[in-house]
Amino acid sequence: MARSLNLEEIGRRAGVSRSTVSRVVNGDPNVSPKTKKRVEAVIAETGYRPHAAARSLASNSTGVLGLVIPSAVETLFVDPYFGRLIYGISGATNKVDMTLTLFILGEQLDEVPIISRVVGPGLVDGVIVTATTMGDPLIDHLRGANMPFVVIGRPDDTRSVFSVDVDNRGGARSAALHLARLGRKRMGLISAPANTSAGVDRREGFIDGVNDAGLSIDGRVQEGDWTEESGRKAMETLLLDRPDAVFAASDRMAIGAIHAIREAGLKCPDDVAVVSFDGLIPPDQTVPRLTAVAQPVREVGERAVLLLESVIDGTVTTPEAVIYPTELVVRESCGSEVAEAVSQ
Amino acid sequence: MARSLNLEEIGRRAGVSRSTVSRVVNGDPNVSPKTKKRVEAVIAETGYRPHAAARSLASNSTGVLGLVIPSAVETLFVDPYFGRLIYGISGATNKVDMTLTLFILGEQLDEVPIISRVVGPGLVDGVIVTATTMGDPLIDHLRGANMPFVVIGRPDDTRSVFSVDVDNRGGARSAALHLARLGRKRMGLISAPANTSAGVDRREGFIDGVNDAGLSIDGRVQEGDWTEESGRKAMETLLLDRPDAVFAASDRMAIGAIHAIREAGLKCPDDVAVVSFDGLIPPDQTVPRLTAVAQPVREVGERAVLLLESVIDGTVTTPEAVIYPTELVVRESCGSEVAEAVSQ
DNA sequence: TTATGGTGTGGGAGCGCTCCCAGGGGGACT
DNA sequence: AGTCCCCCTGGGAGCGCTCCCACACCATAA
Repeated sequence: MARSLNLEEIGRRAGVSRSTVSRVVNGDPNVSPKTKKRVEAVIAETGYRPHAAARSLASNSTGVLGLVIPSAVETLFVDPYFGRLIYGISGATNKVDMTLTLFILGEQLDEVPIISRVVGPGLVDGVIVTATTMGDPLIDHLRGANMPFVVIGRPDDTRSVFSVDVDNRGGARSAALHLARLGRKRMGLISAPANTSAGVDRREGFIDGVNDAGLSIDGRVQEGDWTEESGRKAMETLLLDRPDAVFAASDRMAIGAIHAIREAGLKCPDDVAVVSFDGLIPPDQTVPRLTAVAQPVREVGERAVLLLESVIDGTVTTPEAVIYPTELVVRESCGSEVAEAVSQ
Repeated sequence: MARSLNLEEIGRRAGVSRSTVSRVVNGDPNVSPKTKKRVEAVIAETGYRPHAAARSLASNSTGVLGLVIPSAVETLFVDPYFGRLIYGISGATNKVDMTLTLFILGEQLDEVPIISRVVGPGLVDGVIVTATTMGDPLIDHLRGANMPFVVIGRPDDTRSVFSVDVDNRGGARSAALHLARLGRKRMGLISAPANTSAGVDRREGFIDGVNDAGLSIDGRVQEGDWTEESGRKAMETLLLDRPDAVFAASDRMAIGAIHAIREAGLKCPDDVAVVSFDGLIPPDQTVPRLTAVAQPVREVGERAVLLLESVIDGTVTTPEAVIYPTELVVRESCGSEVAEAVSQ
């Protein structure tokens, strides 16, 4: 117990050198089966485990990926999105035999020292950044520190940054076209914060769709902050304009909107049809069941990890923007008579 | 750019030694103000950041805490509990100037290599373990590897393990007494998995309360798996027994129960009163507003971090079990005529 | 003057690993 | 028997930091 358990010590006990033990630990094929067996026996009986920091220092790579979520107020965590995303990323990270470190940047004041840890050498090999607002200085810090990173979402400059996103614009547009096809004429929009790319893209996509259908949004737009309560408030305001359909940029805001519709003595979907974005709420959890533009959160997370890995090991050098398609999952809240089966 | 930016190099540029730069970086007071200013200038202009792995290796401490969530199936993440917990722990970790690493153990098969990383030296200084099932081998692994750890929940052996928990038993008991006080006679229970300490404690506490009120549970117990859907199923079965009140061991299961009650053509709270455990759902999100035994998730997370820190630096050596009180927050779902204001 | 002690600074040693080069010892071929 | 080569093994060097000891320097007191 006095002697610390390291490669040298394992080697001593197995009658081989430090180097040979290292080769066994790292699966180097150039070790005779007999030696390998002997070393493995010693490792098993001593419970030896390589020292991660020493390994990082010598190999100049840590085996750790960072996930940075800036400016996440607690309310953000009420949204199922982040739980799913973290779960997906964590699973993918484990799969490639790496470790995930979480950086949740709370208030502005805390940010500087945390960022300093993130971008400093020897802690993580690269980071995934999500939920950034537009013009976020974090991106510049990462670039300045030469830290490999992948953005989940649409970065300000797609050509210089690796990113994975979903087709927010197309998905929102399809929601508008679907509602138009169902005969709705006075559509309203509950948008997400305009300083996020998802907020902008979903707003623009929806309005595009409305216009493409030969209709007009006529100012029926209210901005929410992703929360259910904001969705309710937004809907209350929109109701003054007597819309016959509304698209909410997130599930939670859609749920709030449905509450507001009901409280106003109206019915969803009969009086006001509702379509949401995300598709993360289990269908039976709302009445009526929610029609949603579903996004593949898990796939996005996994792809981000894989992409980041390629960036780190230099396999991929030219910035690329991966865009995942969304899928309109039709249920009852949009007023469609035919609710399709939900896949996945 | 060719020369790597390390202490030696900063020292060279500032005309001092490696040691002096190290002292400046670490805030050692034994540096003359003049020297300190000069070194800081060089650090600022070069953007130097200490190498985390080298520091860990030399100092034998990493500044990283691990959060281990074993056997977490994706459904677990639908529960707001984990998001809140992670948020609380992350905030506390940042506050003590440490970094948080997340280990989410997916399927059984993956566990071994991940645990190996967790308990190996040089990656984390200590870990917080949560959501363990009873008899979880993870605890033994940690003990065997001499890795400092704190359990969130009630460990199998309280006397040998540091832990932070909430008063599940007392909270559940107070729910029963409250319902009895309101005149309910035929109470039912939707319990949580019996292989978790929270599941057991909430069940036993509730049944104790029922008995203490001079009533009997008469077998009206159904086990759920934390999910809303399982709460609904459990309630459907319980309704065959015509209960006039039910206690659900989590918010989500309570929501499922309310759905089942409504679908059976009954009213909550008039026909069946509902009380839940957790208190994490925003009040206005359910109809009727949910009466809940609220637990201080954030405080628990923060305390766990602080306790773990003391264990790591040796300030605390005798295992202790910190128990946080719960608070019964009365709203409409229990059928109380007086709904108290919600605090916090 | 010399002794004493605090202050500021430099550099050796070492943390446990990886990387790389050197070299011994066979087997297969000429 | 000799040559070549490949397989396996050992050990030096070094990653960037912390820890500790040594020591120069100056102020103060005997």
